[in-house]
Amino acid sequence: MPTGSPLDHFRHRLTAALAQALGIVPESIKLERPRDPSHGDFAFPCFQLAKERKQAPPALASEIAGKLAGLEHISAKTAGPFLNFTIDRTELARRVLTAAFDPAYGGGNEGAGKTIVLDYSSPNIAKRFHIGHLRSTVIGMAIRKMCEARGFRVVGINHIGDWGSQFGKLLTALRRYSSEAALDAAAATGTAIEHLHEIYVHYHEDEEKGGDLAKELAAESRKWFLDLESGAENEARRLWKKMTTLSLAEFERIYRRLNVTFTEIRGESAYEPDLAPTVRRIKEAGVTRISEGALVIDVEGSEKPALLQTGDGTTLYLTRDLASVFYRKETYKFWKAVYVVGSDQRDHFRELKLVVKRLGLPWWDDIEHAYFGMMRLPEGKMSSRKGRVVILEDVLDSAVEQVRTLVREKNPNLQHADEVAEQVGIGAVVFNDLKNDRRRDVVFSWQEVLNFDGETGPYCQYTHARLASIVRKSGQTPSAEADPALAGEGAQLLLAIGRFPETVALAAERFEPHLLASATVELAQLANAYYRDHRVLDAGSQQLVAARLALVEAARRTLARALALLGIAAPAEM
RNA sequence: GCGCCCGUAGCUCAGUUGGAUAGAGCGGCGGUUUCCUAAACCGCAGGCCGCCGGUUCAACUCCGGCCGGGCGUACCA
Repeated sequence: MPTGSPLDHFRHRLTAALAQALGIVPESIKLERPRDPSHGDFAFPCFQLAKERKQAPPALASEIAGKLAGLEHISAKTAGPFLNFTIDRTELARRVLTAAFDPAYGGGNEGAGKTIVLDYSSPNIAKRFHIGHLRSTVIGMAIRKMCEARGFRVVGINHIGDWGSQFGKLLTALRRYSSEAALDAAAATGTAIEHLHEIYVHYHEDEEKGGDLAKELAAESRKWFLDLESGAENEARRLWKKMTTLSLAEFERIYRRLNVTFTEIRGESAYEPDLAPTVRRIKEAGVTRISEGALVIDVEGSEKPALLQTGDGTTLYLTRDLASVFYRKETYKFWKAVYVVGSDQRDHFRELKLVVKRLGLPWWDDIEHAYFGMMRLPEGKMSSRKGRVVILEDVLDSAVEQVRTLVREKNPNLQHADEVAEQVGIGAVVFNDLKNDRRRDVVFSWQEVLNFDGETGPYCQYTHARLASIVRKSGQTPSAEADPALAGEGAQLLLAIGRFPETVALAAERFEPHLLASATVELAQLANAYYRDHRVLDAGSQQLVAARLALVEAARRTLARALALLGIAAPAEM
């Protein structure tokens, strides 16, 4: 697969030469990157072939070395059972610099003509946006940008949780512990969601007491939700609309700060008209049965059936997700439908796929759950119902405030200091959520999100600012046409820049932003090492200044582009 | 109980899908600012890769068992 990497050229040369020397097809040649860069740029271990050919691996390695032909600009060397290859530094610099100066560097076209419907963020109405919601939001946004860079059409959908039986509870809570007037008053001071959240917590406290009270609450809530699902323009609907509007305003404020956008904000309630037809469609397929009063469907690999409708006739999460996946397939003809949703819902998405499969739809396996690990607190699982959450805006505010203090002390004359503090503070929080394998559970730690040293967003941003500063102070416009023979001195940095497109391709293919995030840290580390060892502005000859400047600019552009794909700003100064 | 996921340095994590002496960051200790921003850089200390067995020329990586943790386990989402 062409990745658009300037290293592809060398790789192709190598696999072709090796295939010819060995008399096998190029596709079966697997090149590796040596652990130790001093061994070379590419490696070919000979163990497996040696075994097949009943030869000693080192003997085969030197035999191949003798037969290699057409390795223009690549030198080969054996190291025991390994064949190591090193790219000619001048040719490496020439190709990498030219590629990296292209504004679309890192892009590709393997996604051309393919549509990905990506479901991310999807918070619940009437609950505060907490640190756990951040994961889906920023992981989803990074996946979207990476996939778009690789040529996919991505439809980003915010599947707002604005439907379901919890609205019955919320309406009950509003009537019992508060009033519409009190909600309006809270809205006037911008605290409507806090207010709703509080009464929601109150409800669950009472519910936990059990007894008659809990029964009353449950009955009342059921009635409210039935009213809502009746479709009539009644009291329930009017209040529901009000809560929805108020919540969306808070979400908008956060998305603006995070620079997160959607193609479509379409809540679960939008599928309300599709629910009855969806249930009918599944019933008509003859795969449902009634169990304990509920409409269920059996799915393979599980003795428990999936529930489509409750004994009351109200719908469930699964029903609404089925309606929405049908809508998405019909509307967007997706190549893949990807859900950036927590790992606690793995069984749910397995059920969703298997129900679609049972309906005989061939695209069932195009549904993919790009799950992420749970965000927990040191004291245990977060819970909106128990009010035990870390509010995202508090985290963002703390991070920005802390950066503001740092800027004042480190760079007091900085222009637009507030804007930079916002970019770096947000960058720290976002990067912190992207840097590890998304499937891992994380325990929230203030100390970690507020750390700006080492493998962090601010470290990458700082490196970018340093590179930008060198270019700015040179007073020159860097050019990729600089003498590649001189730029070759930064081989490790050139290689890291050269790997960028294939990293984006892999991260997009696996929906794994952390692959890009860790490559970005590595790039920043190598850039730091480069300008530590190679003075740019006082390099001596004009040719050497131009060559080093070209490399600095190539690194700067790649770093900026990587951060952009991760949804992080790259200020020129900080 | 059953199912899925995880266990790598004091802490948080990488480890290119089986290859060369297991790598970073934080924290600790020691250094580097008349030198393009010290949010940086350099050095040191710190590892039976949870445990036991198996497959393989080769296992942190694959398989089985055990121990420890997380999540899920039909009328919430």
